Amino acid sequence: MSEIRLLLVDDHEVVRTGLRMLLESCEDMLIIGEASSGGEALQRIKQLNPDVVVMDLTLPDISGIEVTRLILQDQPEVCIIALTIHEDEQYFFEMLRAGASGYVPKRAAPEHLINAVRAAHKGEVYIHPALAKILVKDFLRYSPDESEADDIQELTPREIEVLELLADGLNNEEVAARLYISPHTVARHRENIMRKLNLHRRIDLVRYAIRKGMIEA
Amino acid sequence: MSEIRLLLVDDHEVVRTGLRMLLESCEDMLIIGEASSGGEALQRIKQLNPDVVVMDLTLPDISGIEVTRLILQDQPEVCIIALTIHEDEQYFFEMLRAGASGYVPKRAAPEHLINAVRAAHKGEVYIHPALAKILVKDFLRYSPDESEADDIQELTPREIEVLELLADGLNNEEVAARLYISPHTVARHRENIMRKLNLHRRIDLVRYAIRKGMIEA
DNA sequence: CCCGATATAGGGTAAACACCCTATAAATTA
DNA sequence: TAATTTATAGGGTGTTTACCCTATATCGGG
Repeated sequence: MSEIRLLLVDDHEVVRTGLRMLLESCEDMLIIGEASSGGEALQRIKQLNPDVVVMDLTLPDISGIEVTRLILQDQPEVCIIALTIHEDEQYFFEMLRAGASGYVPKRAAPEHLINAVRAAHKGEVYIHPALAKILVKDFLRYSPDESEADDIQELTPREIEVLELLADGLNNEEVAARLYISPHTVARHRENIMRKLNLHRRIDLVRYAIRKGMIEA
Repeated sequence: MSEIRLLLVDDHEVVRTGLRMLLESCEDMLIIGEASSGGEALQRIKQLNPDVVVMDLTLPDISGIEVTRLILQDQPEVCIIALTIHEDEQYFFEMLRAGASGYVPKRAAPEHLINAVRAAHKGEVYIHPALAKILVKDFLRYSPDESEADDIQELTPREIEVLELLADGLNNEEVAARLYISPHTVARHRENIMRKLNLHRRIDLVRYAIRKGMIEA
């Protein structure tokens, strides 16, 4: 198996040299280039098409996050790992949205970065435990407690069907047309649904459906 | 600094023995007990109050997920790490919801488990890269693309305030009462908001606000 | 076999809503 | 200073909603 072809991006030479020494000590890795700015990184990645990029987020010209976004638009197969001093939610989430394959704080033990590179190359994602904690917290915030999922079972199949359409933004008449029934009947179903779920406004139906994952926001 | 006090839960003795050998080779760890079933685990954890529990999910009586839920209700300070053959989304997410501090597949290299134990003890969360990938994917699914966030800037502060209240389920009159203005004025603001955002129904406001994270579903 | 519960369907009405109009004072911007 | 934007306030009209009423078909239990 051939080596993992790496590119290092950091505006401090001493950091790049340190990284080079660390990663070149791994037999399965080969550093094929370095960049000291965002612009240079864009250029080098296009030229060299590395397997994995180790990317500092704080760069003099373009931020590492922006570089990540731009690169992945053109070369989605490149894996980009953030290596940064930032451990706050904002940078972390933005980098994930940009498409990062890993996130490692600079203070972390060197093995973390090595793990991250290997994971990224396998198509996995390495998130340092300090950040994973934040991600899980976010997951739990948006993940509904299943214990709430009792009341929905009281709905009949027809009612669920009506609920989905209503929550999707259709009005009574539109739902009626879709189901080949009278608008009055739709209204009737809606009433039963709202009574069963103890809701009183149409918009409550929307929020309920989103919470239950029936529709997307 | 004292050792990390560990409890091992797995229904196969050979696995427990292997784990014991692995983890006892770490100077910072001390195995204070074992359990071979969910019921036994509940008992032992109450008795011994370990720092970290390494928990198999497939147990003969109560599932490791259920044990985790029960334990964390009474002893939220205990860190529980899932060590399992399951790498699918369902088990993983359910274990996170139960409150796990880490998730490691059994096929992973031993260092992963050691890292997970140390991370959990530091109050962090270790997610194996294969699972972290799933978690990030889920994050991206529910995380709005910021590129859509242009139109909201066209709203005046007052309009944003009105939007939040409307989206929260209040009707015109209730918003008016809250802001000490006339219901007509609220209606007027709403009209301007809907025109600016190119929305036409009240429920569209709700979904817009949820997408933007202004309110929760 | 009938009874009651449930799913489905249709109708009426008062209130709320969406969309149209104008207007004035204050703050911002040019 | 003049022009624009913002927040406030009002009126009018047709549509949609939320809640009230009943009716029929089906299905399980007494």
